[in-house]
This record gives sequence, C-alpha cells and structure tokens, in this order.
Amino acid sequence: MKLTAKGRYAVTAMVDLALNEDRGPISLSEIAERQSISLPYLEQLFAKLKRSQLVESVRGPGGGYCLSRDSKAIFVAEIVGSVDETVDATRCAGKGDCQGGEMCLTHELWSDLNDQIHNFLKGVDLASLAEKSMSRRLTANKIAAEHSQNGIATVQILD
Amino acid sequence: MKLTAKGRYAVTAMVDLALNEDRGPISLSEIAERQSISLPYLEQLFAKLKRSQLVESVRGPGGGYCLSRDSKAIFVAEIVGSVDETVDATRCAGKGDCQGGEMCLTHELWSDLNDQIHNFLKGVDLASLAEKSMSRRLTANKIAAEHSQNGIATVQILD
DNA sequence: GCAATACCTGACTAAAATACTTGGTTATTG
DNA sequence: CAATAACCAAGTATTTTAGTCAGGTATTGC
Repeated sequence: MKLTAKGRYAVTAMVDLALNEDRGPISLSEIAERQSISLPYLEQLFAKLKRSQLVESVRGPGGGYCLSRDSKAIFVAEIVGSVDETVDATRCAGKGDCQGGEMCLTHELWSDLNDQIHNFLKGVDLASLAEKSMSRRLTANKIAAEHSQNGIATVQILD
Repeated sequence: MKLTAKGRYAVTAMVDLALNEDRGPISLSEIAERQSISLPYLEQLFAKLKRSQLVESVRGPGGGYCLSRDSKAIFVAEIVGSVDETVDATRCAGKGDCQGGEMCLTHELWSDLNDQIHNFLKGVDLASLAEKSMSRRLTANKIAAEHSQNGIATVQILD
C-alpha cells in the first residue's frame, strides 16, 4: 500500500459523496467544485473507484456517482488501495541478492508495518468519517485551534 | 514520517553496524561492500544519522562509525525519521481552503495513521533486528521457503 | 612529515513518480 | 438535437528520489 495526495483526494471525495448520497447520483463537477479538485483528475480517481466496485455510475444529464454499498461497509483501506494500487512485491525471496539476510529482515519489518497500516485503515469506515465531518462543519471555528496544537503530519508509505 | 528505500538502506546499514560493533569502529566502505550500497550514498545517510546522534564517528585510518548507544536503545523510528525527515506539515489550519471540514477530516485521519506507524516503528529496536538477522543467517536456506509459506508475521508493538 | 585512510560537505543529475491537463468519445435526458 | 455528464487515452510539468561527483579535513602509522 502506498499513501499519497491521490489517496487523500479519493477519501475526501468519497466522504463528500457519502454526505450527499441521499440526493441521488452526485456529479463529479459538483464534488470538484466543493472540494476544489480538478474535474478530469476526479474522473481518473472515480474510474478506479468504479473498477473496485466502490461506486456506481449513472450517465447522462442528472447522472453522477453513487456509493455501491452502505457507507458503513466501505473502508478507507479500500479507497486508498483502489487509487494507489501498488503491485509492489519487492520481495527478495526470488532474487539472489539478499546479502547475509539483512535485506530480508528489513523487508520483513516493512511487511509487518504494511500490515499494521492496512489494519488501521481497514478499521475506518466512510460512515464514521462522514459523521465526524458533519459535526466538524458545525464547529468549524474550533478546527484551526485544534490543528495548530497537535502537529499534523502527512504520511507517505512507498513501496 | 515518510518511508522510502532510503530509510530501508539506513536500517539495513544500522543492522550491519550493530552486528559488527564489537570489532570497534566500522568503516562505511566495509558496510558499502557488504550491503551493496554505494559509498557516497552511505556517507549521506550517516551524516544524517550522526546529526541525530544515533552514531558516532572516528576519523582517520582505522576509523569508522559506532552506535552512540546500546543497540537495544536505538529504535527503527529514529533511524527512519533521521534520514527521511519530512518537514512537510500540509496543514490546512492556516489556509482558508478547508472546504466544509472534509479536508481537515482526512488530515486528522492521516495524522492518526501517522501516530500508528510511528508507534510501531518506535517499538522495534536495533538489537532485536540484529538478533533476528543472526539467526536468519544461520538458516539462510530456509528463508525462501518460510517467506513463500506464511506471509511473515512477528509483530512487536510496544508503547 | 607525508601518505594513506576515512570522515565530511555541497552541489549536481538522471530517472522515476506524481499530479495534473488536454482533447476527445459515448450515453442519456428533456 | 442539444445539453449534460460519464468515459477514455495520452501527454506534460513538477516534484521527489536515488544516486554521483568533486572536492575537502582530520587522524594515523611509517
């Protein structure tokens, strides 16, 4: 798994979708405007989200995208995994360049970490994110203060 | 925090150092050869590791690097954080482009994940990595088999 | 003192990945 | 049939990564 801005955009867009899904299919241009993400870029993301069967599409005027399942049953891990798919497998098992075992060892460590990350993201569903987002919106003023306290960092896990 | 090949190289090199530290200062050219990492690249990494006071250097012939503490007291999180320092801070607190709170929300999610990762890597010390590496080396033939069988586990989460 | 060793430093570069944009096509509705 | 909006392929600009190059400087042993 890999985490980049792309994954963050996807999660953001999906939260937006979850918040508006009761209004029927939501067009990407709507999301694009609300979330300040370029439309063609969103299209790319949603093509992948659709391929992963996280959303469904309705074409033509009045069309757009819907969640293909209940938001309680869609997890962040799926969203991120869908757009940031890494067919990585940098394992040394096959290759013979595994000096003394140290390389193997760090691979094992990274693999464990990967599981850790995946488990965490697997435990967060869209519904709870959307719910938090709703309450956030109401107390929008407090957000800045909170954030400046604990120093937010972005995570990137490559490879 | 950010995880790249650079961090992996650093961890690998540090494990190598831990395994050989009883022989006094270890030169980078030695590590470079054993681990197949280019010498100038290793120098870059160790400059950072030194700045973070994870290693100490001895100049001149017979010189090299030593761990600055017991390997039990050096954690992977420190090593990775040292070479892959991200002064990122993609915070939305200051900027006004935080539409409706969704952005803030995913930031919070990422922040939580970051803590998760950090806690994991904070729980793995060099000594245990080195120890595992030793036993691996002895049973080197078995490695491939093990890897292909179980998806590798052994997680340590301290806090 | 003078090589040889090995750390140290900064700038530079090739390659890869990322984050987009461009320019279309196709389906559906009113 | 015209507007809408999903779909699709390719290209590009920027950034990041991984690594090199070309010099230093401190220390040691002969």
